[in-house]
Amino acid sequence: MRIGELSERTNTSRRLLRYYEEQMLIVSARMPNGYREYDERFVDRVMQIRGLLDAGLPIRIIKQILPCLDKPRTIHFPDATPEMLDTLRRERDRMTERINCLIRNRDSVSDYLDEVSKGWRPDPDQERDRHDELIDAHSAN
DNA sequence: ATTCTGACA
DNA sequence: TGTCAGGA
Repeated sequence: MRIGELSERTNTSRRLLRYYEEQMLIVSARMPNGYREYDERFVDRVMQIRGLLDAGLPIRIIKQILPCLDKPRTIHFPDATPEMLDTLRRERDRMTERINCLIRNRDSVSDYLDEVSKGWRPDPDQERDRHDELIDAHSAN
């Protein structure tokens, strides 16, 4: 597929796809006319990258650990150097910190919302439950 | 029509 | 990251 299709299927702008390639997060074959050509497996590949980027990992780290997290993660993990394991542990802890920070702020916002909705009787405010459904609505990785 | 590279906001 | 230019 060409960049346009990959872009739609991964919900990622062409600009970003070219940028990821420039940063060597992905590669592409070239058609005789110079157009980039990607095979099916890059769909998951890109989504995986998006997920890590969303998790707050910088491209330079992703570039380094991507081959370690790539899908067909069967039983062979010879690509994990001790330095990389250290990086992974460090990043995981960072994620945990960010998660806790998000939880605090979400609860703060939630508390505020609960307060303002108190003196708000004539209102069909049964929307506090819609929250739980949102929780697992994120399947990036 | 679609993509490419480079450059600038 | 978006967008514009100037080509193929």
